[in-house]
Amino acid sequence: MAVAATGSLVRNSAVAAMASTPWNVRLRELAYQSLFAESISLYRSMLRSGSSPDAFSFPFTLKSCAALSLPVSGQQLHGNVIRVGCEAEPFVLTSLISMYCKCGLVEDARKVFDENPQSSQLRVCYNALISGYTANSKVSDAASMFRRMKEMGVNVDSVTMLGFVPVCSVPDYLRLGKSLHGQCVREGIDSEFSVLNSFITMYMKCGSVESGRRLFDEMPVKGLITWNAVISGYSQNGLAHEVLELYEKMKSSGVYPDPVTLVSVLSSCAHLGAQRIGQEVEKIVEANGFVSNVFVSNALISMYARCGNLAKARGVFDVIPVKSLVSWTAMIGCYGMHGLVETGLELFDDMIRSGVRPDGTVFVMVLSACSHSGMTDKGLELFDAMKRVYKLEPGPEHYSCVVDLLGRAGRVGEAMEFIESMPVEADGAVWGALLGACKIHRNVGVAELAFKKVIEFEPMNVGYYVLMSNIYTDSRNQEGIWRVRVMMRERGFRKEPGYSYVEHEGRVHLFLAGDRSHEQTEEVYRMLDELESSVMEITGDTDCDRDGGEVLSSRREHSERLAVAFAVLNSVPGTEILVIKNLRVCEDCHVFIKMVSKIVDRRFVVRDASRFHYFKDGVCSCKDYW
DNA sequence: CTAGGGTTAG
Repeated sequence: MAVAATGSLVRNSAVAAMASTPWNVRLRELAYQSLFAESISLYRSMLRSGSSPDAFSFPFTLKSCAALSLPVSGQQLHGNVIRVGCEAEPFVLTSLISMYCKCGLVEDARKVFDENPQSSQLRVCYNALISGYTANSKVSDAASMFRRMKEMGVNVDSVTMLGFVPVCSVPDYLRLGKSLHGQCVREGIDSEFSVLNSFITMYMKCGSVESGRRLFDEMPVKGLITWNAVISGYSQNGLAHEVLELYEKMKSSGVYPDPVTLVSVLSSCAHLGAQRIGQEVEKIVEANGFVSNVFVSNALISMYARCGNLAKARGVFDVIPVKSLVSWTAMIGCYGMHGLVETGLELFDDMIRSGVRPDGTVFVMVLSACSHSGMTDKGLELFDAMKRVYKLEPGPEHYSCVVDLLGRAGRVGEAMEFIESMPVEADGAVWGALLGACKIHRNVGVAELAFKKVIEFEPMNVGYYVLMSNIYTDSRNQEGIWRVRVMMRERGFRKEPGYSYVEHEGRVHLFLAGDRSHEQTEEVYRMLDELESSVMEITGDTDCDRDGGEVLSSRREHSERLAVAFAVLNSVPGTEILVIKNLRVCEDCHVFIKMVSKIVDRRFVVRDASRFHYFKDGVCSCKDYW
């Protein structure tokens, strides 16, 4: 074949001529504009009109099949490629390999590579196959191709790196990633912007935030994508404050944010409860026409939901023209988070009716909403439907939801039977859910078993030690408390203070236990004094001094209490008082908040790690352990 | 062949 002999499309005048035929010009245009479905139907009309495709028609059409993940159309095209006899053309070869990879058929891609002897000489073919292995998380295959291309004397370039580096984005392969980084520095391909950006992402995804940051700091010129890599890396690692800080730095260094930046910033606002900052981001979104970006909309939903503004979250959701599965998930989760399970379940039905196939994540939202609202049987029914109707394989996160579902309902025995009957081995979350149930239902015996198991899986998770210690406290088991304390000391836990946040006038105010650094410290402590003496007055004549032992201790330095005092101090009359607290579970502060809500004549809202608790007159609207 | 993105219980 004349085309194959030259080995390059551009240098071959015959192929160059192909590029300018009307069909091919149009095919290329459509592919560039991401109009993939249109490009495939154009290819079909071309065949119908009697024109035959050539080495220039295939790559663009194959690219469309890859983008839409249409393996059947791709295979048909492969057949046509063979009929026309241009399978040796590099451009066609790489498009075929890439198409099969993007459809998840890596073995077929490999066959194309192996059946064409010239591929082992062509860098682009190695690049296509390596990035395909990476995308399908076939680490060892990607690595062996990488080795093979070096053995064959084919030079590695930056595109090879871009295809290979992301395979190391899991902690297990960080070592490999580091050696690649070293290799790039030695071979001088590290000067390439894109390669460095991909290394930043790799470090961040492995949780090696410091390494990613160091690389970022060392880069003399930082582009938009460089900033985004480090900002989204911080966001994915839960460093929300740092995200906001970097976002400010980015703007002041003259780089303007794009939708990718704003998505991470919004997500961080959601975690911090920073509604005002989130609203400013929304203004930027509107001013720049990013509203049509579904990633941005989904992040906005989650931001408003987690800031307590359900109406706005729903407003954003309603105007998304084509809702993605993630949009539905975020909105359903939002109702669950606010205790409106029925609305959430209705929305779930709407989603099914609109033809969106549920995934494991939506089921996590729905199941956890059911368990928090005491809809045990509904939850179990949904778990069953998940397997039987939707053919989804439950993961450990679903099993732990079911244990939570049964456990919260007081069906601790059934929960244990369920764990024994699980087809997969229980993990930390499963035992943790059982431990949580024991806390609610004061089951010390099962708690000790669950605790023993849970710390095998997660020995460094302080939360479980605190939980076990609280269970012993409830049963007045002084020896148990002491035992847990010794374990904590042996494992070297420092008494890390939990912190609470309150957003006020566009600023997030962070409080640590015993904190005196806040500019309103004096007023906050004065308010705390006032609240506490009012609380003490009512504790005498209420039912809170019963078996639950709901008596306030004098550990008044806790972050929740400081945050509550600050929120009451600065709250605007007529509005809800919102306090966001962090993970740390403190019984004493629960009691305090309950009591304060009796004094304050407004709705008092507390957001813990994942949901909202609405208090009025000392009663919480949800059926949770509050 | 090609660097950065949304949802997720305890």
